[in-house]
Amino acid sequence: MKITTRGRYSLRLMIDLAQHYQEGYIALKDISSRQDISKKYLEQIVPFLIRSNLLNANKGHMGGYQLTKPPSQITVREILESAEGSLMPVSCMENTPNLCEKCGDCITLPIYQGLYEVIINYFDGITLEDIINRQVSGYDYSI
Amino acid sequence: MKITTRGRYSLRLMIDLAQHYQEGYIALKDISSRQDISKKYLEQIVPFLIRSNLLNANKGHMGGYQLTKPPSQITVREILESAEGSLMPVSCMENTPNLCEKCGDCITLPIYQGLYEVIINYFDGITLEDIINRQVSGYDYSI
DNA sequence: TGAAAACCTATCATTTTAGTAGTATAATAG
DNA sequence: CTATTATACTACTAAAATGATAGGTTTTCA
Repeated sequence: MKITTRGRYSLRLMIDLAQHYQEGYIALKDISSRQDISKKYLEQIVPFLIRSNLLNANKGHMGGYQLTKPPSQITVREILESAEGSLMPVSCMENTPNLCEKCGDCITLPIYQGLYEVIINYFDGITLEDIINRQVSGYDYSI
Repeated sequence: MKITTRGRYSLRLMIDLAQHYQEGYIALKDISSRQDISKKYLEQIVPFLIRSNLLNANKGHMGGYQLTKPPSQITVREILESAEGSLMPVSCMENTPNLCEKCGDCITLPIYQGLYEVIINYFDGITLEDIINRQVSGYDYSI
């Protein structure tokens, strides 16, 4: 039940880009130094966020990355789902329909489905804008 | 963000014991065949549950395992926390106080703390009795 | 045309996960 | 008192995931 480094780094990368939204394309080099994350590792993370249409990329001189939408329209759910593949707590839930032949009788599956709902509901409620604003307001999530 | 096999098997083992509560000590052999989980693997899981005081063990002939408390007093949180070590979504939260020197300024930590609250709150609300009763009632968790 | 940036692919060490196997120890029935 | 049944303990292993590093290619723009 741990969020992987890929998920955590993706979130920090996206927050960094949100903090520099409106400044045009931001180079990975800058994010890397600000966030103290290996640029090479960030390079591997970025394609996931691009595939999910959360980032635009620009090659060449003065290139870099930019959010595709304003920070108020990007949720933590989108970011983590894109980086982690899915937020489902058990892998049998990842196939629709569920391929496990026992899934109809499974006594534990509904527990995991309920957990998934709770997690998704929580992450859906937090946008990049919320995160940046909280720095000032000190508002606490989930209370 | 996946629950490990150890956690999932622990839950099934505990549910099985709850279903046979009041029948005295239940041998791992029986749980193994009912749940179709390797007995040898269950043997390795059981010590975690014993350490957390969720199970009593009895050696020798007619021995086996038994819940230490009635199913209504054992929550999914206790079981999974015992099997998984902790349910905290990032490992820096596992030390009290947090040893990360940046934790005071960390912009993402409150998000993970909120997630933890949400998860704990959900699992605290489900007992083994609830799970068994749901088989009959069809009640859905978390709605 | 050259510098700066993203893009792509391969490799690797470490850790975790999931499981097998064998032996030791304890308790009870007969 | 001994055979049986069960837990307890320890070691080992294969496979996968994780977290990274490294090097070369392509694109863009000044």
